[in-house]
Amino acid sequence: MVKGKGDQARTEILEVAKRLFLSQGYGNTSMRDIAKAAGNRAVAGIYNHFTNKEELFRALIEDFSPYEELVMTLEQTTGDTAQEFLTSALRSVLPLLLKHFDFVELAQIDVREFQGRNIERMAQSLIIPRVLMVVQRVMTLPGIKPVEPYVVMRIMAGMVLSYALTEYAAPRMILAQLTTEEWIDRYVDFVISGLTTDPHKG
Amino acid sequence: MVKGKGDQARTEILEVAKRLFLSQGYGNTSMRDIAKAAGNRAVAGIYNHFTNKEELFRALIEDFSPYEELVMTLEQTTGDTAQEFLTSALRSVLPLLLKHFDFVELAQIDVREFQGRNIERMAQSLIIPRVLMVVQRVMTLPGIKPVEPYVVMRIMAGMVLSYALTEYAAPRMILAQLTTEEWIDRYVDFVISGLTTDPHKG
DNA sequence: GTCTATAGTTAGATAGAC
DNA sequence: GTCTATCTAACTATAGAC
Repeated sequence: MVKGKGDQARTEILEVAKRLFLSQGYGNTSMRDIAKAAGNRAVAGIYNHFTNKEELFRALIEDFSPYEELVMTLEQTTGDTAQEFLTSALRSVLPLLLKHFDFVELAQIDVREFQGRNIERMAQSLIIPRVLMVVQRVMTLPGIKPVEPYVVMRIMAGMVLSYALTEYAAPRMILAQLTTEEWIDRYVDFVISGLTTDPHKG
Repeated sequence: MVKGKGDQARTEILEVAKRLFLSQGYGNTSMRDIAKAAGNRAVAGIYNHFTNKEELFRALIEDFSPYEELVMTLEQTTGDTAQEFLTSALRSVLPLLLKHFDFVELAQIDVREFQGRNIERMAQSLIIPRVLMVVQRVMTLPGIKPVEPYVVMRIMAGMVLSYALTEYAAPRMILAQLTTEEWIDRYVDFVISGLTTDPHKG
């Protein structure tokens, strides 16, 4: 997807569509709504850029996916021990996911409206293979537990996802008594050593 | 919500609506679809039981919520140490959430279509207060780390949620090379002691 | 590539007989 | 409380002038 110069309209339509889909839901947002909110355009104009509503959503998923930034950040993470690596990885990835939480929400829509087809394709071909390579590297570091690589991958993916979901989706349920940095510290500590202390020590 | 005897139709409508909402999406499921799939009923019949489509969904959330079973299970969990308590809690709660994953999906729809209004109300009044009581109890057990109670709550809630989401939503992305019991063992171990080993030991 | 106008369909919801 | 029939409004998508 190389960005040309003539697609200013396309970009505006996508931005508006994303905003409306996320705030009102996919089904509650009509092509009229989008056209109207995107500079009072004619509905027909949208169809010059996207063949139909579903294709518009597909383009949204592809254009706004932060997967390259996320995967590259992971790949560039270093550390001499598992502790160092995991700390460094979480400190860079967790804020990234918050920054791109829009995309997490788009992914949820994809799951509910299109059975996750678009997300699954992207994950299978572009994300999982590269993440697995990183995990393989982590498994060679001193300090990592002797568990299966895909266990590390699932748990880490789940941690990151649940951090983002609970940060955004439940802001008023649990009072946010800590700053973002403090929360990340707690998550880092948890991933490294769990919720309990060694009983033989104290 | 005491179940009377005359609401057989109501129950059938709810079951069908749930199935269609989850498989096709809320917006893609019409009242006609529901009426047809529920024994070829007339559309008007649905409106004898629910004032409109949104109320039908609200009833779905309330009737199918497994919150009582979940919270009671948590409340009845015991353990002399934090390790024992967390192990026991996860071993009972994780399978429960898989069993009621339908409801997790309904909650996702609520978030996307109704800004999570119905779920939030239920969580605030019926779930969080009782869960916090349980967490307070856990904080008195030997072996628990000296962290804030709401940190424990958020992390545990996130773990359980991400376990369910990755179990159901990503079944073909990560090959399921372990049995359910083996996966739960990995999660228990992770929650108790994290992903790394103490470097001072070896 | 953008507009006006509209085709063609389907949606949520209701009226009124039984 | 269930049916048939229907209203009204909204939807996606397109035709055709400019």
